Amino acid sequence: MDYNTVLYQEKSELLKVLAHPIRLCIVRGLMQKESCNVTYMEECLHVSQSSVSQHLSKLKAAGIVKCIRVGNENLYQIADKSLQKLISDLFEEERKD
Amino acid sequence: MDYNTVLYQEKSELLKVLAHPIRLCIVRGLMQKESCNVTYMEECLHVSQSSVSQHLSKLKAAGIVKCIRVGNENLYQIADKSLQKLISDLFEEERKD
DNA sequence: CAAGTATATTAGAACAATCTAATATACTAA
DNA sequence: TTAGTATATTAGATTGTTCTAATATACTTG
Repeated sequence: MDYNTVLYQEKSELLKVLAHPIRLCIVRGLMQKESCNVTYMEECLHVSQSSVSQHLSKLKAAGIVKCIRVGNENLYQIADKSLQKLISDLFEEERKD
Repeated sequence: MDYNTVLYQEKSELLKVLAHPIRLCIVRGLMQKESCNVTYMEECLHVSQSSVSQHLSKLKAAGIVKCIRVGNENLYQIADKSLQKLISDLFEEERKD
């Protein structure tokens, strides 16, 4: 049990960003839906505009999602596909391999 | 992006417990070491007795670890082996399959 | 340009998490 | 039974997180 502080801080930082029901739902949703704007998320999640936006900015800062502007709206997408496995393990979506 | 509140709360609760550098190290350590007492963890982690003990009690409450008393000491072990995959994904320990 | 729509940012109150220091409990062994 | 070792629990200060309300920015369209 060797304690490489930096490594564990980094990894736990990532988990901390995922460890919120709204953010987790956004991430999982984007993994299925590919791309989504903020207003749509607001409606699905029944959460205020400000709140969704703040959660998205945490996810973006962590490099989990990215955002492209299209006309008037911001489309969010998964930036780091390597999380896909972690998320499906979490939800026990066992793929038979 | 369907928001099943209870499901996401439950899953994010689990992530929250893992989302601390010390707890993450304990869990990963126990996955490799099988069994460990508190004093040993204290020494590896360079963290106070009270602090380790409090982290362990969170892990236990979440059902992630369990504890067996042997003589004078408490041996901790992983209770939920299904987390193994999640943890190795997190640390990018890719097993070729 | 003015009004409307989409989103981000900020401030601050409310609440939750973490650490330290002190104390309590349980077992062991002289 | 007393001292020592191993661990848990509690209280409280400190810090971090999350929400709401208000405001700001950017684009679009009449």
